[in-house]
Amino acid sequence: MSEAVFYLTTPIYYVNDVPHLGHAYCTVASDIVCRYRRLQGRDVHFLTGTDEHGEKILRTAQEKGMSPKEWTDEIVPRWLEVWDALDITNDDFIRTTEERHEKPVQTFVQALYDKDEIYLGTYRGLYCVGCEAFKTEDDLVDGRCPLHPNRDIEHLEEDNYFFRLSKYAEPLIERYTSNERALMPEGRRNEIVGKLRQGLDDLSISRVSFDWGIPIPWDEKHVIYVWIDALQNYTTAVGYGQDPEMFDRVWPANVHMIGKDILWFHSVIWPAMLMALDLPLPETIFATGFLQIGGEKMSKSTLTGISPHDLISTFGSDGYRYYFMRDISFGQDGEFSWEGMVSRYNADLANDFGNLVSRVSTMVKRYLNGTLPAPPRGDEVTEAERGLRAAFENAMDDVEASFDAISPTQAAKAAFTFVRKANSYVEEVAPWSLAKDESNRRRLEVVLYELTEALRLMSLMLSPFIPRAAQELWTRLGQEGEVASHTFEAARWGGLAEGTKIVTGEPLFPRIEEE
RNA sequence: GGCAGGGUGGAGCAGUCUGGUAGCUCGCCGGGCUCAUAACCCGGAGGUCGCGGGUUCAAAUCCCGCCCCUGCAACCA
Repeated sequence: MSEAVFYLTTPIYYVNDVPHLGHAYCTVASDIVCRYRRLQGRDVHFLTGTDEHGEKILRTAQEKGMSPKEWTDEIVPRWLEVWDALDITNDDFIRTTEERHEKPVQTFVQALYDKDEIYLGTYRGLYCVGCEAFKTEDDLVDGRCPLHPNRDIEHLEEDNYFFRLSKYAEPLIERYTSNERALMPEGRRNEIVGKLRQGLDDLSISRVSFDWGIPIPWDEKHVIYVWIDALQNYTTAVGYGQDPEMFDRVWPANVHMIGKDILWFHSVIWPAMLMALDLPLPETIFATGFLQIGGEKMSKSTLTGISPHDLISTFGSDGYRYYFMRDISFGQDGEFSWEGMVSRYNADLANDFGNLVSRVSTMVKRYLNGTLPAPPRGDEVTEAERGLRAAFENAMDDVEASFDAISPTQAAKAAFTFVRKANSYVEEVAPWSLAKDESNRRRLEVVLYELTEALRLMSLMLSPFIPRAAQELWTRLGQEGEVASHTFEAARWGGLAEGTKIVTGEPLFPRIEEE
């Protein structure tokens, strides 16, 4: 029996516009978690995609003089491009306009209808004739539509289908009060439980006022409104209604990674719909915080005004990934700044890690002609080596515990304690001193073997965060193939073979000098 | 107004749930090393833990009140 599937999803992003830092943040975190699970040998299924229906997209397309499908076809590649630039390793990418999504969504809605979970009711709301759309109280300014202030808002009624959401308040409270992993972080769980205790209304799930969406199968003048359509991607992408074998194998999701803005829909509406059809619930819903822009250099920008590309060009994919995971406490709101990014990049990636790689590989080249000696025998290992190895074991344990707690920030921090320890080990054993006296030859071989082995293990351990540098290092250490294709089975001390050729190279992370 | 998060040495943060010598990174000062990307290592200075009360032998940590900042306000992570 193979390891159970680890199924993680990002939100499907609403492609009204191009991706910004917030979208990338959530996706990068997801990718890092998935890469880590793969190293553990898990059979990972990593899904992301795009949400392409709904009124806003219809309007955006109209403004551009296109059909909605033409518009989304044009914009989706912009998203793929960013994920590619960030080395995102999603296994699938779903668009809600695909047939594999639309048909199963209808199956799902039909199933709810057949179970009497959906009924025809009347939606009463405020309607703006100019927008041809319903508005909420909060959309209005002084009781008028901000886009059409000279038109009166009308009170209108419309036949809508409703999902019997109200009856799931109790089961949801029960779930979130009894299972602390069901919704994370803790603060978010408390928030939702609090809201649930105020009770739930049934939910309108169809519209007749526009037609860019999936038709209700038994009443085609209605299109399915966002919730049932978009949320369903998590199941339709893994075979719901089409491939029962795959669906049984992959569903439920282990993690739905989302932003805190869409927490309500994921933690209330989505599980309620699954409960209605007796489907298994996702193991964990994790809501990330929001990013804010700080610092001098970019303080005039808005979050949505910065493209990930603007940062990747300076910091690289690795620098980007590492910075956001390391500097912003995962699950909380955080502040992004250019200055902070330069500082973190230089301190951790260039000075501590990149420089360690340079100094070790240079010494191996200079003192050992680039060829690894035999690993140390038990009696050749001193207190210094034991300290280095213990630091590795501790770091690995911390990293594992951190990922179990879905805390990549903590994991990155833990991994770097090993990097720092390796630097202090270099000082402690001072290979350049050993090299001055031929009688220390074997001791020199031992310490450089240990250091090189430490680099190999760092390559594995850091590869979820900095996959490119990890791969480059892996190759320089004379290792075959891709570091990412290995598992932590390879993370046992002493894995480097005698005679392995080590090569030097350009700095993995050149320092970024502030202009 | 409501809801949420936050106010900890110069900067950015952890610690607060499970009270008990205040921890990390950057910066600064001093020293070391010379293998390395002016990098690395060691040591040091620097804090009334927003304010005021309370509980306690003991509070950054629990309780009450207040001030300030940020975000949200059901479809932008």
